[in-house]
Amino acid sequence: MSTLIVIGLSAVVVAIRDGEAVVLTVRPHDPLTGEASTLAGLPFGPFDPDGHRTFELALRAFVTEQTRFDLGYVEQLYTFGDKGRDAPLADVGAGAARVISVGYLALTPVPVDTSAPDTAWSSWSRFFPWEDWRQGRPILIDEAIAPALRNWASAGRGDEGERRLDRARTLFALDGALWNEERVLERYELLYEAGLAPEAARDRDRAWGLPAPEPQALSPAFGEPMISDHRRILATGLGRLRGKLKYRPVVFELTAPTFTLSELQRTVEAVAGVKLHKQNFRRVLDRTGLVEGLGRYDVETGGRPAELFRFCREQLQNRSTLGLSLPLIRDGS
Amino acid sequence: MSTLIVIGLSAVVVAIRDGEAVVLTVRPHDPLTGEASTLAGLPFGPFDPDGHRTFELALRAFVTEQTRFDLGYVEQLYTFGDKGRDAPLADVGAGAARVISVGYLALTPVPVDTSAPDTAWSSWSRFFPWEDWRQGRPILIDEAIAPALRNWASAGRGDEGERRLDRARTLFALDGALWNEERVLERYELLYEAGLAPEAARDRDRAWGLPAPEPQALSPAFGEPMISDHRRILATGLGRLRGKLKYRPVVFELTAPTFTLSELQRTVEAVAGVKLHKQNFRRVLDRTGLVEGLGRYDVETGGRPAELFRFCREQLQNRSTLGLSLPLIRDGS
DNA sequence: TCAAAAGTGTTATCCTTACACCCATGT
DNA sequence: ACATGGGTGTAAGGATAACACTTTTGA
Repeated sequence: MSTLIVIGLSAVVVAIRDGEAVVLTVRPHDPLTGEASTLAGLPFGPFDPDGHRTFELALRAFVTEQTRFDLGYVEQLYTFGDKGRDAPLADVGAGAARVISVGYLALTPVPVDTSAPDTAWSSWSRFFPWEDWRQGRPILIDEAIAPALRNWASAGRGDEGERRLDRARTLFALDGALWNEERVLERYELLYEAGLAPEAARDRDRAWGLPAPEPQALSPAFGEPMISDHRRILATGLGRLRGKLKYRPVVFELTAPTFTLSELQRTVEAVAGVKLHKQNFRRVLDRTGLVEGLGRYDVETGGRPAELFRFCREQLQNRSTLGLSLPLIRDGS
Repeated sequence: MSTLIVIGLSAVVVAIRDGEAVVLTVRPHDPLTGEASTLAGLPFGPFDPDGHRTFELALRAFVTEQTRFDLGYVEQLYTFGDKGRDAPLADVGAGAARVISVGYLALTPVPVDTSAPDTAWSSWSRFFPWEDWRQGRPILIDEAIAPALRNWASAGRGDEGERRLDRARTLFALDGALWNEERVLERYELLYEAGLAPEAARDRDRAWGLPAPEPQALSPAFGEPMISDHRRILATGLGRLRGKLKYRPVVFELTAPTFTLSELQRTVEAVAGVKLHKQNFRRVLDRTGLVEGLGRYDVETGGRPAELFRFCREQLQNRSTLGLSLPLIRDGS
C-alpha cells in the first residue's frame, strides 16, 4: 500500500506583550509516554477532509480548542512538503504517512492569558535571537554566528566556498552589507544548511534511521529549536509579517482599539526588529490618513500625557499606499 | 473508510511572445471517454508521496513530461483546499478523494513551441480580458462588468448591498476609483461570488449533485473559464507576478539574455497590463544598476537602432531596491 | 527644578513626474 | 525630407531624513 498523505495545519499566532512580539507556543505530548515535549511547537492539528470545508475553518477550530483562543486576522503562509523535514512519520491506522505542513499567520490584538495547559506566549527572539536589532547590531552575530558561517564557507570546495560566504555576508550584514529585516527565512535556512540549527542534526540523524539525539548544549546564539519544521514556519511568518507591515496596514491587527502613537511605534519596532525615527514615523503615519486622534489622553506614560488614536478602518478602501514605510534610524538616538 | 487526501500540483508557466504575456495551457483528456476537454487547464499532476522528495521536484518532472518543457524560475503560490471548488472527486483505488491544489508560478524566457499534443501558449487576456489596460480602460468593464456587478450589488439585502458596491467600485475602478493592477485574484473572486464567472454555476450545480451543465454562451466579457479551480490559480499567479515585479528583478526571468530597453519595457507592460512612461522607466532602471549596455545594437527596430543590454545577475546580491517601480502614464501618449 | 516622554517646525536632499528636445536609421 | 523609434536634459513638486526645539506631566 502506498504512503498516505496527511495534512498538518500550523499557526504562527502573533501578539504584542509589554512591547515584545510574542508567539503562541505549545508543548505537545508524546502520544506514547504522555510526557510533554522538551521542545516548543506551534499550535497544530491535522486537517480532516471529511469534517472541514476549508483549511481556515479547520485552523480556527483547533486553535480555539487547543489554546482556548479565538483568532482574528488569518492568512496562509506556505505549504511545506520536503521529505526529511516533515514531522516524524506518523502512525495513521493502516501505515506510515507523509505529513504536509500548511502554515498560517494569525494576528491578534491582546495576548489574553490562555488558561490552557502547556500553552504559552514566547518572545520570538528566543527562537531567532539575531533578528532583534532594536538595541543596535546584536553582538552574537559577530561573536558567534559570523565565525561559524565563515568556517562553514571555507569548508566549501571550489567556488562553493565563495558562494557560501556571499550568502552569509548579505544575509547577516557582514563586512559592511546592509541588514534586511525581511529575510528571516533565508537566514534560518542558511543556518540550517550550515548545520548550525540543532534541527539540522536531528533531521540528518533521522534520515539515517538513528534514534532522536539527546538534547545538546548548542550555543544559544543559534536560537532555541522547535519540534518538526515549526521553526521554519515561524521564520516564514516573521518574514511575511515584516514585509507586509510596509504595504498593508496590518499593525492595527496587533493593537488595542485605541493606542498612543508611541505604542504604535513600539509595536512596529517589535515586529520589524529595528528602531524607527519618531518624528518621521508620525509624519508618514498621518499622511496615510489611517489614524485619527480622539482628543483623549493617556496619563500613564511617565511624561507628558499622550493623545489616544484609533485606526480608521473605513478609510481602508481606496487608499493607494496601504502600508507604513519604515523610517529607519542609522546613527544613535 | 475516511476520505483520502490527494495533492494536485498545478503550474502557471508564464512567458512573453510577441509582446503578449502567455501562459502554458493543456486540454486534459477525460479518463473515461479519452476525449480532450473543451475547457483549457493548467499543466497539473498528482504529487506522489513515495516517489517525490519535494513538491518542486515533482512539479518540474511532470511539467517536462507533459509539455516537453524545462522550467527555470519556480515559486509556490498558494494551496487551495476549499470543498466544492476543487477538482471533481477523483476515483483513487478504494474510494473518493479530496483534492488539495498546490499552485506554482514558473517563469521562462522563450516560449519554445512545445511539440507536445494538446499543449499551447494562451494569452492570459483570454481568461482575464478586463486586466489589460495598455490600450486604456477596457470598454468591457463599463459595458458589461460594471452593470452586472451593480445589478448583483443591488440584490444584496441590508448593508450587504452597500458592501458589494464598495468592493466592485474599488476593485474595478468604478466611479473614479483608481485601478490597482495587482488585485487580480480579488477581482476574479468577486466575479465568482457574483455568479458571473461560469465556474461558479458549475461548482454550484455539482454541489447539488446535478450533472455538469452544458457549456453556456456566457458573455465573453467575463473571460474564458478553465477546468477545476485553475482560473483561480492563474489569477493568483498573475497577481503575484505583478506585485513581485516591483520589488524583485523577476522580469529578467522572462527576457532573452540580451534585449533592448524597449523590449524590456514592453515585457513589463505585458505583465503589469499598463503602459509605462518611457523616459522614467529608463531612469528608474539604470538607478538600480541591474542592466548593462553592451555597445552592440539591434537594427531590426524600424527606427534608430537600439542598444542591446544584459541583466547583471552578479549585481543582484546587496542591492536594497531589487525591483522596478512602475512609472505610470496618466494622460495620453 | 529636572527628568521623561509627547509633540511641532524647518531644512537639505533625493526621487518622481512631466515636459521638451535631439539622434540615427529606412523609405 | 520625413516618419519611426531610440535616447538625453532639465525643472517642478513631493517625499524622506535629519536637525533642533517646545510642551506637559510626575517625582
